[in-house]
Amino acid sequence: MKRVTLKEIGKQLNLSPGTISKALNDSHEIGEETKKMILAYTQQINYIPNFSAKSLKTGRSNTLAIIVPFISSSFFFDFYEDISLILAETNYKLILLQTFNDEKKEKEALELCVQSNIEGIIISPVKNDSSLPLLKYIMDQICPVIIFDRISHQLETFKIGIQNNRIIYQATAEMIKGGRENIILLLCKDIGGNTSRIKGYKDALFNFSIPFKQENVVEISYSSPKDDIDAELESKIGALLNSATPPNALLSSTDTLSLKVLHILHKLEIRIPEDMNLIGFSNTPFANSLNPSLTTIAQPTRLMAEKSVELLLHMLKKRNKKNYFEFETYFLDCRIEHRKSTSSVSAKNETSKRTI
Amino acid sequence: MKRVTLKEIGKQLNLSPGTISKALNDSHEIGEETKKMILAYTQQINYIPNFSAKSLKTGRSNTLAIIVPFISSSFFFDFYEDISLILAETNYKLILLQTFNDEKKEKEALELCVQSNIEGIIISPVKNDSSLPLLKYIMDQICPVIIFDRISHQLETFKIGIQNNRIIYQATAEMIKGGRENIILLLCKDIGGNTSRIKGYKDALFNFSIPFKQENVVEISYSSPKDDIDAELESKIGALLNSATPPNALLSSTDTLSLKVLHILHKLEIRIPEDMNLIGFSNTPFANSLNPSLTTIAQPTRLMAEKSVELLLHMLKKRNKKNYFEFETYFLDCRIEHRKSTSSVSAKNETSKRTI
DNA sequence: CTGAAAGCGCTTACAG
DNA sequence: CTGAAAGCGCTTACAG
Repeated sequence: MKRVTLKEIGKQLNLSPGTISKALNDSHEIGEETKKMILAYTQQINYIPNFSAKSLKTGRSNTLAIIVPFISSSFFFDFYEDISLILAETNYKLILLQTFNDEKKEKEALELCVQSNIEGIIISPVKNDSSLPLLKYIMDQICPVIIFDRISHQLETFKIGIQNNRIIYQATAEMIKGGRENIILLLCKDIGGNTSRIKGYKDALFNFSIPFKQENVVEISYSSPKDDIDAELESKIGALLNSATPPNALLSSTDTLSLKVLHILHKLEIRIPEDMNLIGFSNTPFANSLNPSLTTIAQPTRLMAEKSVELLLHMLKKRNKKNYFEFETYFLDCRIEHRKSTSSVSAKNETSKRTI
Repeated sequence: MKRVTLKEIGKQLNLSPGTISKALNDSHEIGEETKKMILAYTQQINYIPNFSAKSLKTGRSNTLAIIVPFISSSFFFDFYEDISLILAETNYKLILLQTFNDEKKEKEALELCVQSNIEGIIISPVKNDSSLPLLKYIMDQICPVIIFDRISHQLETFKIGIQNNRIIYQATAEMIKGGRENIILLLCKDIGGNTSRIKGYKDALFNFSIPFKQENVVEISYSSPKDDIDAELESKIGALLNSATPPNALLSSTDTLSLKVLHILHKLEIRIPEDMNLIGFSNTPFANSLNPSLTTIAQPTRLMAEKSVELLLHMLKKRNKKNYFEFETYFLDCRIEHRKSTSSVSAKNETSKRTI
């Protein structure tokens, strides 16, 4: 017994395959009676169409792709979930692809999209210029592309992200106002947004007349949250803590680093928030359950997802007049959610610090 | 400019499309010289084949599917990641589908697999008998199916899971030995493994001559970790805590519930582990960073993933002699990872308890 | 309102 | 070693 095809259904019902096809696609060419009859039969035998044939014929797949560095990062995960939920309301299916911050994997992922007749792509690219020719080709020939989060990528299209410098400025300034002037900025190496983040950090220091110390910017290189960077992180943080002027605050730019640093500070018996104030980046869903609960910079993930889908669907609707778009970059606002890792217990320290 | 096809490449190189196809598939029929020349040309123009055409012709897709209730649960997430990593070493691609514990969505997911010429399915089904006829049809006509985690499903195939009753017995017994006899068992409602879990719980109580109290088995109904069950959970746990004999231990059967209950116990100002010992189920990766660090029942996720892929590939190799398999169910061992939520601070309580 | 026929872009048995 | 041709299962312009 083989899978049933339109041809066989036609034979059973004494109709042509074309008629069955039209009926199943609810074509106005087919009579209501015939439609009902055909539908009843196909449901009874649980007819399941062959996507490859349909896709080959129509050149469409009804599928969008989301490409992220790694899904195990909570920001990308939340974003993916939001996109899934939004698309569940539409006819589009969604496939998830990971690049692991590897340009080669990114290229493979994009080629897979082309091979599979994907109709739209939402991507957070590996680097500012990664896969640029391929992305241009895809935009030109295949389907629209939206860039999110790592919006310093050079492709000309709609982009959705946040103003890293602004929110990092705000977080840094808050810590300074709380009496914490010796602040570690913890970054994942080689990420597009870092320049902007460092700028926000430096600007805040400058505005409060605090000298910038290069060694306080700690960059850790990893391509997946599962990478074993614990030892490197511990030694770098440890060295700073053992210096003549140990830092008393830390601003972590990714969830992965926040969790690891939390664990390491516990190990080193650094008290939080007393010895060290801590702010994490993006919204760890369990920030409340951490030890101590973690103050975070919450990204507007849901809004970003909504805007991404909206723009992608917008481009899909006008897919025939590609060159008429005025591409824009959207910056969405973050906000700081205060929890115990930056508790105002530090008020005491504030005065003491100021006298030093 | 359209996407380039084998036909056009053939025209460019004065060869037939068939020859190009054979060369790209490294057929022995084609001369080495010709192969090299063709490969050089297709790489230069970055030829990307059309999967739909290939899949339609061959009936294959080189793609496996993993179907889980929801990916936002850390056990399913870890399992998915492990499967991804293992398959990255093979030629198979992987698609992820979620059912949200909804039989209708499960049916849709399975139908999508059939439509897409998926070559193998690894599924944790919604219920013991969900999609049974469709799954049987798929096993019979389409591709092999492996069941994991929720292995009480009725489909006859290879299954990989854990012995819920045994590990719950062990965790319950440990708590009792630590002087905690009034133990809440927290379950996600309508999950196949619950019967087995409750059995392990009851057996442990029985062996230590502790009467079973039905009200201590708390079942919460949710279909996604994002469902808002906080109020229900808080009221149920709160009621037990306000009773004449408040529980002093809690065994949570899912990560989702562990995190929520941790948050709720903080709110209710219950001290952990002093007032309440806590054991979570499956391996929350950040168990160490929680407040307090959480003792967990760690599932052998990686092993389960490896065994699942191994069995699936085994069935794929012998796909022509379907009926010769001797299906087995594999039970992998869990272990308890002790952290502070069950700290031996309770030793004091132990004696006091025993005198009551 | 229904059908016959062409064709989407591949692969592959077959012929030479 | 290379090519001609059929065909996978759909959809759709066209004819009637």
